[in-house]
Amino acid sequence: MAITSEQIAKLANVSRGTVDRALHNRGGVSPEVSARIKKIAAELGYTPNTAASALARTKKRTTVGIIIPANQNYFFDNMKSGLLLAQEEFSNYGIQLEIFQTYGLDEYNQLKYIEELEKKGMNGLLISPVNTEKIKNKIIQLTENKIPVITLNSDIEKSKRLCYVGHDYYQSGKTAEGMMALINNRKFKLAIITGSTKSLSQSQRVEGFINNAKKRSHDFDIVEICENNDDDIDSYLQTLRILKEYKDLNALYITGSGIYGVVKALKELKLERKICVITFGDLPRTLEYVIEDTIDATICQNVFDQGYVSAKLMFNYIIKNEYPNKDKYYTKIDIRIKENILPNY
Amino acid sequence: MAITSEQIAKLANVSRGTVDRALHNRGGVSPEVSARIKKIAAELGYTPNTAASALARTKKRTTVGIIIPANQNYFFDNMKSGLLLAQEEFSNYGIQLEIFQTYGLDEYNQLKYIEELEKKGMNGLLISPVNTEKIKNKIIQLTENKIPVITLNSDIEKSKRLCYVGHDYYQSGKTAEGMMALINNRKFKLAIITGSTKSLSQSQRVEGFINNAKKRSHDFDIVEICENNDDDIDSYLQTLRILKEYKDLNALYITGSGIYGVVKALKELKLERKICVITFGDLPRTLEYVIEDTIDATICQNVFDQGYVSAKLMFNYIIKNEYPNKDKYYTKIDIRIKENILPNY
DNA sequence: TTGAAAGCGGTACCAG
DNA sequence: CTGGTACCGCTTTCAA
Repeated sequence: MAITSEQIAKLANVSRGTVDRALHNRGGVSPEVSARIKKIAAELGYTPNTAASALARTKKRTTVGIIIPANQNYFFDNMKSGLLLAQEEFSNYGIQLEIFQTYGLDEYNQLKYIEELEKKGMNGLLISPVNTEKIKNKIIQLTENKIPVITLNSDIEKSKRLCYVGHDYYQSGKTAEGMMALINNRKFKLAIITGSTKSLSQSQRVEGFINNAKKRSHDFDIVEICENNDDDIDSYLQTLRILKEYKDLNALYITGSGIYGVVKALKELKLERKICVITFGDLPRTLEYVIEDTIDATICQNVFDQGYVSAKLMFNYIIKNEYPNKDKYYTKIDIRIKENILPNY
Repeated sequence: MAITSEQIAKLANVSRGTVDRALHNRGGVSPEVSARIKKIAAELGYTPNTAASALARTKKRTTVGIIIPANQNYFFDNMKSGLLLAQEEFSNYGIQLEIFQTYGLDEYNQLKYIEELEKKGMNGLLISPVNTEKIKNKIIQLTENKIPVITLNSDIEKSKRLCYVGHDYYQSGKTAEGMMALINNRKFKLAIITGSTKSLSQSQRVEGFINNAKKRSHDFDIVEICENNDDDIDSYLQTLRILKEYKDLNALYITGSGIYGVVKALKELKLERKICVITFGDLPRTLEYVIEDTIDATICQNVFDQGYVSAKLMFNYIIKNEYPNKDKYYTKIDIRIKENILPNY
């Protein structure tokens, strides 16, 4: 039988109420009594019964704010599903999610929503932050006000957030290079098409790719790194130009959006089977291109897990005061080729 | 506020006890009253508070039996970790796991352990069954005695088990072929090394591989399908023989164990960089060979998830009477190459 | 600063 | 077959 607060109370010659107040630092307990209680609890290895505490606090509701982008609907819908699944598993704890979505990375609205949530008295925040000074300071301030923050999918260093849950962009860039090397027998002439060199995540994917190729001494030649602004038309035109200019190109590496544009250009020049194409993400259209053999492999970041894991970490922190045991939680890097694209598990 | 059994009791003019008995089919309720209660509950969309029921049943302990192989320690340790994590998440429900491990697929001991568990009064069974008539009948019998059975990692068709949680061996064979085709530009001459053609899972991997190559019209030539009995020495000798016999071989496909033997033979002939090798599993040694470039890719089956998912399904069934909503739960098929082998998340 | 006690929602036993 | 009731372990309010 597990230890109960009742048992601790008896051993410490106090009431259950006092035990509860002491162990949760709710205040109003004399330091000596508190210390005595904590000591006994530690010795016995006391872990509170979560079912009982959930039940006792049913009237209370705790709100967790969520601020994520809304573009690339499918992507963030997936993340939301993960968040909602975690919420469901914790349904008896009366946790309410307040989800706000901004179009693109929008500092102004992120700040606005954070303040709105603060007024509502949120108990924790999950955010995919824009990496700016203002947001960073806001997160620091929340943390100092005892409101835990977890960054999700994008991070801000030194913002004092509880932890980060997301992708390792650098490593996924390396993985893309590893795949390309396997496919092209360690020798390729390629163009890199990135959304914007200013996007940290995308530039990490480029950097990881290049460093891996160098480190492994692959025989590679990057003819160009071009920006498509994550736009399909831009992407289409640039790809067309590149493909015409470099006749012996044998690979394309796409780090962001604009995949449709790339594919359209490839098909127009009837090169879709000749050029090795590696992309990121598992948007339905991307997967279609993998299935029809236009894209050779796409590297995925388990966005669903990101939502699920981050929400669980937040809930456990708020409810059980359980600290995350890592600073960064990286979700797995999945390689999807034609054969292992499956209906979701 | 969520619906409570109290509210239903009032609406149905009965006591909470009767509501509980009716909704859980515990018997001792007249059909009319039971129907009335169920109707009201359904209309209100009643879902019992799991925290409360966990709390109420703290005294009761429910035992779930687990019977899995013990060979390839690392593999099943991983599965056990998943099982234990699920147990921890349900720790307040007083669930006890009774784990038995058999060496190899051992019908005699599986039966013995099942019977032992029955005597102890287990409430559910998770098993990686040997596919024999006796075990099949035993599972049917358990199910008929209201003891739910979930098959884990290996399945028996028509055994009336609640569901199967595991790997899609056929599809993972296809995935292996897909990778090999990418690496060898859709043209390869290979030998297949399998543990035993009698092992269902391994023969499915072979079948999936071959069918995929045919379907996609790859230019392939299988010089031999040989059995190594999952034994390293056997594996070593056979690989050596094959490599000497077929000088223009460019690929090896290993569906089971004996990977060390294959690698030893390859290294001895200094062919480790020249021949494309695809294996299964993420045993530490296998991953080492991937990292050192001897194995090009290894296909993994997320054994941890198998343990976690199956245990959760079992617990939810026993506690909340929640039926699995699929007959087969396939875990993801992961492709691991040098770059996306990461310390576990 | 502390104790006592009333719940939270469901379960199970006993009495009728 | 049904109602009443005493828990399960923790939280919170009220009173001292």
